[in-house]
Amino acid sequence: MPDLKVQHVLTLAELLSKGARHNFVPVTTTSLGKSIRKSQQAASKHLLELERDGYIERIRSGKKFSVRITAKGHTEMARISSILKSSLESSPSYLELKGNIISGMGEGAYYMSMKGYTKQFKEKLGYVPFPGTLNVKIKDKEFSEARRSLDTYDGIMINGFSDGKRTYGWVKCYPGKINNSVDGALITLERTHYDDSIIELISHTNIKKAAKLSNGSQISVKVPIKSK
Amino acid sequence: MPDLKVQHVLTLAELLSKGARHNFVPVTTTSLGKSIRKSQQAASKHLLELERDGYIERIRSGKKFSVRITAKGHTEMARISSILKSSLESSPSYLELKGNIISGMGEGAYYMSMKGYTKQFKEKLGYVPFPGTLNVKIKDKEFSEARRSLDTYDGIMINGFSDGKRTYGWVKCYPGKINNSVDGALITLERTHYDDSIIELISHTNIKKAAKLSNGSQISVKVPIKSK
DNA sequence: ATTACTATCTCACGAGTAC
DNA sequence: TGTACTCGTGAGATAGTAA
Repeated sequence: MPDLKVQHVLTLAELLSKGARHNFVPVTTTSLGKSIRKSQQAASKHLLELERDGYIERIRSGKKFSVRITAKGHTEMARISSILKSSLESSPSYLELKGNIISGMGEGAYYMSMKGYTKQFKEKLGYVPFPGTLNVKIKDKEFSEARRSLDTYDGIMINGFSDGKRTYGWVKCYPGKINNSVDGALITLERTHYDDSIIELISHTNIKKAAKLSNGSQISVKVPIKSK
Repeated sequence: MPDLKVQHVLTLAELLSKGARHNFVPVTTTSLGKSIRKSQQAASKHLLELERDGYIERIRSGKKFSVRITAKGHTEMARISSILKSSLESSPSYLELKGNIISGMGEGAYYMSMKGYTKQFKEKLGYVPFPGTLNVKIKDKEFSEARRSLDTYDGIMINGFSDGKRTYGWVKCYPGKINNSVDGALITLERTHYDDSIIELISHTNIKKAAKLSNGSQISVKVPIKSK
């Protein structure tokens, strides 16, 4: 039994939307050709083959044909439609980044504990992060590319501030799951001393201890994406 | 801007279901080829062209590639999926038959008024039909074909009975709308003196009067179908 | 093991046309 | 008007193979 050819799918869809599921509908090869943006000849051949393979039935009245879609044709269309639909729906709505823990600069603890930040963290994230950030080195290109595309997604914005002496840049937080277990957030900084190959993670707990990690350990973060 | 080629749709669907919407996923042309039931070379070409036309992005790491679907690719897939979906959903769920009124045999009135029938009509249809049936001559092949396919659908069964002298056959009713206005039913008889080119209609009212029809008038019946 | 080139083949499409 | 031949062209697919 020959499979429904891909190029016939749109033709069948066109017939379907003309109501050819239960009733015979009059269709000329010329009009059908126009609908599927192909020639009259192509439409004719499509109908011929669809009929041969049992996806449609035709009845001639004079020179014209009326076409009806068979149960087989309908089933096949439903199958393909559901394949597409499920492939669209099954796409996970998170961005995953993987890398290895590196020791941080030690500065993280100092900055993250500043009142100008902690107040906002509490307000917008719901918790004050454990002092210090976990620094992760991204090795694979695909993940640093993913890191870059994060910028196009909305995160939680922690505004910069000034303490009179100097100003501190904003911090953008992308809440996510670390190693599939610990809740935390990936943060990007307005003023970072790192390049794109290093990401920083925060959490309300000590991630290293909570997930039993040490320097060099592989780590994964999954950041949920609002699928648009 | 080149359109997404039909033969690339399933390839894109495959990538999508591998989770390539947001993340780069490692894909070899061999495995992809198997998934889409094409050769390794075909898969390679698909990726090449999908990349060229901006539907996917690829990142090389060593000999392997990781693939991600672009927003454009996702949009395009959603478009096609919705075309298919809507064509499947928009199919009307009725069977339409058209023909012209012919004068009946006059017998209809007699049979339809028999208690063995009327009792069941009242019970199963909710009303006792106006005495006599309206006979409609089907001219076009497509409608007599439709009439034939009615047999495969479930109708309301009015059982046959015996009055001691003789037996009367069953009547199968397919409730429907006559000329888009009058509720009635198309009936098929176990013992009919007509061939498939004549259908009989009943209603709780006098259809001819209600729809202002006379012999020869064109008439249409729409019988709702349980879409399976 | 990979990807993707070059050949070759098949088949989808459209032009022309018969009926 | 209609459908559907034949035929030429060129995509799309595969085999073989290079890298």
